[in-house]
Amino acid sequence: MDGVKVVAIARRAASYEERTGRTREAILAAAEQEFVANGLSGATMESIAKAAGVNKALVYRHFERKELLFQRVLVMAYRRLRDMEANLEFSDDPVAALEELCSFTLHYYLENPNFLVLVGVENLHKGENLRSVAREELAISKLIRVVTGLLAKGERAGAFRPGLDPVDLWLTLSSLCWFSVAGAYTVDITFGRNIHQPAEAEARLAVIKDVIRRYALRPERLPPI
Amino acid sequence: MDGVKVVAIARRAASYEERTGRTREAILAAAEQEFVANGLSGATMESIAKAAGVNKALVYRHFERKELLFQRVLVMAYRRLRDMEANLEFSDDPVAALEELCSFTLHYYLENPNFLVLVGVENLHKGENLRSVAREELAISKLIRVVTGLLAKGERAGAFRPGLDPVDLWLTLSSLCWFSVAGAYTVDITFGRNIHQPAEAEARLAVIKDVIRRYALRPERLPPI
Amino acid sequence: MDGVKVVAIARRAASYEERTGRTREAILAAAEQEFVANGLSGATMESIAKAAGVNKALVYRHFERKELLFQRVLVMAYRRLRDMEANLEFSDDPVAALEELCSFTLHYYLENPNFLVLVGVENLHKGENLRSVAREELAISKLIRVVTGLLAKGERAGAFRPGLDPVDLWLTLSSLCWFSVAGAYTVDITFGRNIHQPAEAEARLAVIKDVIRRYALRPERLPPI
Amino acid sequence: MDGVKVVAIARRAASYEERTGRTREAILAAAEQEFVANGLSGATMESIAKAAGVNKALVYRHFERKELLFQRVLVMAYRRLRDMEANLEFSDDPVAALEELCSFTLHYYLENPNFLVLVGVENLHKGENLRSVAREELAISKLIRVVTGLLAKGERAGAFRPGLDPVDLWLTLSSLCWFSVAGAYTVDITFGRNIHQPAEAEARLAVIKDVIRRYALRPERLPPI
DNA sequence: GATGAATGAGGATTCATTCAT
DNA sequence: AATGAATGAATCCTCATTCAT
Repeated sequence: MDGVKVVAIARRAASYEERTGRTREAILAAAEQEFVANGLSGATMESIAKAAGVNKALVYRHFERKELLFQRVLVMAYRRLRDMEANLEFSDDPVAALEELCSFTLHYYLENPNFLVLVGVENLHKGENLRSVAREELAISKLIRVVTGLLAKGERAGAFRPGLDPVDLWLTLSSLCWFSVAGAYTVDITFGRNIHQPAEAEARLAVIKDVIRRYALRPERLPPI
Repeated sequence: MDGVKVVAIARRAASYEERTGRTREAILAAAEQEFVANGLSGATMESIAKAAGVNKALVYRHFERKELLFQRVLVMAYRRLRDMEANLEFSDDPVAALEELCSFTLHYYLENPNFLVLVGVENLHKGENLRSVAREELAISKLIRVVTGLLAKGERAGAFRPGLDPVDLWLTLSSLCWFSVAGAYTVDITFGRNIHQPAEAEARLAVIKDVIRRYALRPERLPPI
Repeated sequence: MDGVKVVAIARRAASYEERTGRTREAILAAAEQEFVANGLSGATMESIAKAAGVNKALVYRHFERKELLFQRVLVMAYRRLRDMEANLEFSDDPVAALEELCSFTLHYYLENPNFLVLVGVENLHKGENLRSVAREELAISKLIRVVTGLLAKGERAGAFRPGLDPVDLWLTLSSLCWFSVAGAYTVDITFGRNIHQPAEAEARLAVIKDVIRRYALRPERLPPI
Repeated sequence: MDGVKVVAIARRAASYEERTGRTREAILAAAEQEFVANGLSGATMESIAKAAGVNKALVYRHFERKELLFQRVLVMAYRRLRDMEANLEFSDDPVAALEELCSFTLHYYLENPNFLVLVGVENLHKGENLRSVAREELAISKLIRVVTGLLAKGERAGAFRPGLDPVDLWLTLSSLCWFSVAGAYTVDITFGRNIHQPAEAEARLAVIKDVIRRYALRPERLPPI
């Protein structure tokens, strides 16, 4: 709706390839902002073009249709997160590491609502736009590898219950962080808890860590009561 | 997409008041379907009117603006769920009761995606439409009372950890069920888990129950390992 | 291209039906002019609306799509001609009557190029728009009846060759008039004959009459040489 | 509609001049197909370029504007036909020869609808594009010479009426063939006669020959009745 | 000569909303 | 209360044409 001129900087470049690449980036960046701010149908190609500092027709030349542009934006958002996850540096202690993953995830969602919004929009559209994307593009395997490693290490250390499924654990952890942020507005209105206030965020994170720890740890490792 | 004629039945009725009431209901019912199927901007006043079997202008007469119509639909959806929750009949055993609440919630979400979609849409719109609704209309207190009761009973019975916060517990439980359903499409695409298949739903429910139980129960009540 | 405000007069009428009818007429009249002046793709819904003195969206309300609007215009043009043909008053002498039909047809085409242009456009579009029109709407039978009557009368009078097929004759006559007008521009450029000059038109009409007479009459009725 | 890659063959050739010439031909050939298939406004420079296997900008380099390209295509089509006509080999018998001209013309139109379509389009545009073309480019004189020769021969042989005007005769003959093909679609729809079916084409040709013969021959040479 | 990138203007269609009856 | 007609502002997308390399 307001159309900040995002990346228009740095065009007028050298080779064709370079120029094309920069234009593409500018459009993608602008599109992400517009989609996040206004949703798939709310964002207009006009505003995206303007925000990217290019012509409307050029957006079409590069992305053919609005949905395909959305798809590219979505894929970008996925990759960005998956790449960060793959490069996280965890503590040696597996319990601490698990809590660090909780913390990272909640904070990432809080600071990058784009990801949540884009994925939320996509779910409202029943996954139509994501379905045609090659699985590898989403780099999901990187994430699985990280979680699997974490669980194995904790299990070997005798801290975690054996046989935990990494996908189950991830979905659990992710659900807790996800809803805290994606449902923030209705939760605030109905329960009076506003996670966008730092104190509230930390309180919620503490609960999430607690839930996850109690789920992953052998009971005898938990403090009584 | 094509506008099933929802409730058009049963207009042309008795007293003025009654007639008006029925028209209102018909519009609300039609609007809910359209909003859920196509989102806030996707649903059109035209299609809503057609589905309700009435004239477009009449929809305006009853609800003034599209957003207000959406708001009423949303409030309706909230109340419907809260009313059901308030009337749930739980087992005497508090642990079983807690699991029943998990089961009810997941299944309700699965069978009434309308609620999730509407609330999801509302969150994407940052709660703009819900904010002006009186808190009582959402009947949130009924839900809190139920959860509080459950926790108190479990604590008295020595099963639950003392001092559990009902809102924390509810947000945890709700997050797990919510994301399982609201994120169904992207989860299916990325992790290959499709919760719309019954077996998958039951498997996920088992994990959710487990997470909640381990969070609520005193550790010493948990089976070792 | 120039957008004369065609019929915008005389709206603001009494009953719904009357108002609707007038709007419809105004749009159809404007559309005909625009389609004739600019072709199917050349005419824009915007210019049509403006010429009709109404809003663009209203054109859609009444005719749904540009092609359907074109179809209605085309059908109107057909009916108008067929109705005139059905009401022609011919001389008693069948030979004179036949020549009168030639004369009427050529002059009608000359004075109503709209018909030619519309049908020409439709043929360039391979008849797509006309195909779905009910045969009766085109009132072709009226024309056939007229030609059949003419031939029968001439045959009974011993003037025309027996067994002439009315459709064959009509297609012949129509071809001659048609091409004279529809091909006017290229014929003028290539052969230097401009049928839009009255003298040229009469000269061409004389040839057409001659061709038709020689085709229809028994040879022995023709003047030697 | 989708742009078959027409002549892209045989570029990357010998001398500059030769290469240029071939590119030109490729573009012209592609343009003809596109114009015929989609009309002047329906054909796009993009699709033409793609069909020719070249870059859009190159089309502009060679033809400056869409209309000029259309003009060149049109001229090409004229010349092609005129050249064929100039080289026809007729029977010695002038009556047979005249019928052969009818047959050739109808079949040429049937098999080369391009010519009809292009000229039809041009007439809808009131000859704007053709007007600036030098008369000789259209080689019309060749055709006149052929028809004049035919008539002179028939007249000398005592078969044809004296004083027939070659242009009149040609316009008559051409009208009959023209309309049969150019009006094919609407004629099919309104009269149920589809000239694209071979039997129908032959029947129509017989009528055309009959019309022309009766117009050209001395009456006493016609069979009674 | 040949290419890919970029533009500005326009065009069909849709939609929330208001008006007249 | 209820209806059908009418509107103005968008919105997606296309296209002829020009520019830079």
